[in-house]
Amino acid sequence: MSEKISTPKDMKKEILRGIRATLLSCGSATKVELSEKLGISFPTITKFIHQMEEAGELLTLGLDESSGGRRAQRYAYNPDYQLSVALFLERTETQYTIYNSMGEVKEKGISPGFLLDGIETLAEQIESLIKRFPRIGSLAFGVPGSVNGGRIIYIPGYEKYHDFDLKDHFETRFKLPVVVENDMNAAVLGYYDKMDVQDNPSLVYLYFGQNGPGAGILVNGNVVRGSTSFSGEVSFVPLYDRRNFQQAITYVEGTNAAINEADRIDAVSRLIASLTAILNPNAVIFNRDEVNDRLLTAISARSASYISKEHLPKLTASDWQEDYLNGLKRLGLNLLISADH
Amino acid sequence: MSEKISTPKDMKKEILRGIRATLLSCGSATKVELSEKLGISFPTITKFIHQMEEAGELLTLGLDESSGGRRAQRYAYNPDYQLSVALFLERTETQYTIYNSMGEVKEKGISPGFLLDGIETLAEQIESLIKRFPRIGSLAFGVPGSVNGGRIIYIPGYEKYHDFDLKDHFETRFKLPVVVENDMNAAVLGYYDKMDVQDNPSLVYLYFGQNGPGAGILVNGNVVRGSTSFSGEVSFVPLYDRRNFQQAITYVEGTNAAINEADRIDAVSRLIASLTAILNPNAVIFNRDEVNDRLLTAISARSASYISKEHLPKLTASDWQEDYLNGLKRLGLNLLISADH
DNA sequence: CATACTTATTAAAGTAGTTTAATAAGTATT
DNA sequence: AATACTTATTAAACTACTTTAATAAGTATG
Repeated sequence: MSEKISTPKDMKKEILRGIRATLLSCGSATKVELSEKLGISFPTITKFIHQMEEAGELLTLGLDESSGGRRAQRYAYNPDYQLSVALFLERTETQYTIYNSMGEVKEKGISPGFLLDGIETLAEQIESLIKRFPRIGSLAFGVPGSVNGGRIIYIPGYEKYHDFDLKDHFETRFKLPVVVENDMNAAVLGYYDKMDVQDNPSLVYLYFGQNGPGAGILVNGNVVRGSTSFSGEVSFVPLYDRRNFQQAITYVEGTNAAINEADRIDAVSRLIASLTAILNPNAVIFNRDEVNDRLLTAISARSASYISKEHLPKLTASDWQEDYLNGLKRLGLNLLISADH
Repeated sequence: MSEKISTPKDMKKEILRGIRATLLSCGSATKVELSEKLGISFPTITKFIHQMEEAGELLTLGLDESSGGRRAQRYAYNPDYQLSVALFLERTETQYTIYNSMGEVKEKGISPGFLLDGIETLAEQIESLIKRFPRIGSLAFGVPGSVNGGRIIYIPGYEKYHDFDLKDHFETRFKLPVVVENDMNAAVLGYYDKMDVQDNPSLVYLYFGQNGPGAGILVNGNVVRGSTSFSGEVSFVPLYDRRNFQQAITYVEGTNAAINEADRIDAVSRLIASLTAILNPNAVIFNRDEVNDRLLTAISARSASYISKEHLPKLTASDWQEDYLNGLKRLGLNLLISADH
C-alpha cells in the first residue's frame, strides 16, 4: 500500500530501457515499430533515438523495403556499446565471462576464488578487468548458497561470509550496478530466458549433484526464496514411510542395480507429483548430465500413477552450466539496459 | 520484454489510486503527508484533493495541531462514496455482502444460486441490488472452482460452466469492473490483507472440508494458479509408501481414535515439511473450525522431526469464512480505488 | 507586542511528454 | 509524366506534472 508512484522524471529511464529491450529482443526496428510496441509517441522515440545514435549506442542498418510509401530507417542496438561480467564464485577459483549486450562472449578466464583467498584478491582482479574493458557496465555474481537482495545469507562451509552484502560491497567499490544470485536460481532464470516466452510460467530446475539435490523454483516468472531462504531444499520432502527424497535417491551399496534405478525413478516421480499438487509448474528441468530420454520417459510414466497426466509438468533435460551462465548473463544485461544514461 | 510503458495519461489514474489507498490505509492525512508518501509534488496533490473534495469523495477532519507553524488541513476518505458487492457462488444459493470502502457491511443477503438456477436469475438479482444501492462500483465473485483471468476453468459438478467468462459477462452487462476468484485463493488473500503487512510473504491456507483437502497458495504476495489451475490440490501429495495426503487424513473406520489422530498429525506434519522444503512459506493457516491449539502444537513438534525448526512456517488458525469474505472485499476494493474518475 | 522562525498554501515558470497538422519521400495508376 | 495515395519525418501547439519563488497563517521569544 501507498508506495511511491512513477513520476515523469522516471520516464527517461523507462523509455531508454524499453527501446534497448525491444531492439535487443527483436534484433532491429524502425521508429514507428518502436513507437507502437512501447506505446510511446513517435516524436519522443525520435528524440531518444537521435541521442542514442550520437552516443554510438545504435547502429543504422539502412532503409527498409518500401511498403507503399517513404522507406523507413532501420535501427539496431550496438551490442558492444556496453559489456558485462558474469562471475561464478566457487571454492577454489572464480570463473569469469565477459560478454556483450547480445550475450556474445568476449573473454573467459579464471581468477583466484574469494571464498578461500579473501575478497580483496578478487576485487583487484575485477579492477584489472574493468581497466582492460572500460565498457564493462555491470557485474553479475553467481553464488553456491542462499542470497537475498545481494546479501549472502548462507554458504555451507564459509560461515565468515554469512550475512555479507556482496552487492553493496562491489557497488560502492566500482560504482557499477551489481547483481548477486544463487546458482540454482540463476540456472532456472537462464532456462526461462532461453525458452519461447510463455507469459510468466512456473518452472522447477532439479539438480542432483554430490552435496545432495536442490531445486531452483520460479513461480509466475519470479524466483522463490522463501522466508528463511530454504526454498528448493527438496532433499527433505518426506516421500516414503521412512525416507525423504535425499535418502530415497541415494544409491544403496550391494543392491540390485535395476531395482535401485526403479526405486530412484519412483522417488523422482513422487517429487514431481508433490511439486504438481502444490505448484503445478509448467515444466521441470533436469541436468542433461544426470538424466537421459529413457529415464525421463520412465519418470513421466511413473508420475502419472500419482497424478492425472494432464496436470503434470513437461519434463526436459538441459545444460546446467549453460543455463547458469545464461541466467547470470540475463541478470547482468538487465542492469545494463536499465542504466539511465 | 518490450511491453507498454506507463504514459503521462495513465498518471491521473495512478495518482488517484495512490491518494485513495493512502487515505484508506492511514485513516487520514494532510496534503504534505500525501505528497511525501506518494512521491508526488504538493501542487499536484492539491489539485487532485480539490477535485475529490468537490465530488464528495473526501471528508475534511479540520485542522491539525500546530507543529510550530501554520496548521494543516486533515483529510479522510469518505467511505460511503463507493460501495462494492461480494458474491459467494454456491451450489443452491448465492450469498451477497454489500460493503463500503472501509469494509463496513451495509447489507447481507441471499440470492438464488446461479450454478443451479442459471445466470439470468442471478443477473436480475444483482440488477436490483444496483438499483437500490446506486453507489455500487464493483463486483467481486467467489467461486468454488478454478478461475483464471475472470474465466471459470473448472467447477466440479457444473460442467456447463467450464470455460465460462464470468468477468466478461457481468462487465458488459453492468458496465462495472468485476473480479472473480477461487474460494481458497480469496481466503489466503483475505488473511494476507488482515495481518501486519510483511513485504510480500509466502502463505499457504490449508483447508480440509468434506470434498477433500485443498490449499490456497501465495508466493511473494501473488496467488499461485499453476499451468492447469491444479496448484493447491495437496490431496495428491504422496507422503507414505502407499498413501497420499488425502488417504492419510481419512478417518479409518473401526480403528483406535488416539492412534488415528496421531497418524493424521503425522500426515499434516509431512505436508508442512513438503511445503517447507519446496516453498519455505512464512506461515500456514488452518481453518479454526478444523484445528485447535493442542493440534497445532503437536503438528509443529512433529514437523520439526522432518525439517529443522528454524525453517518451518508459523502455524496459525483463522476464521475461514471471515478470511474468504475479507479476500473478496479486498479484491472488490482494489477495483474501486483503481477507478479513473 | 514586535520580531524571528515554522509550516501550509498559492502562483508562476520550467520540463517532458502527447497530439495534431504540415512536409518530405516514396509507390502505383492513368 | 502527372496525379493520387502511402508512409516517414518534422514542427508547432498542447497537457500535466515538477520546481522554485512568493505569500499566508500560525507559534515562540525577548
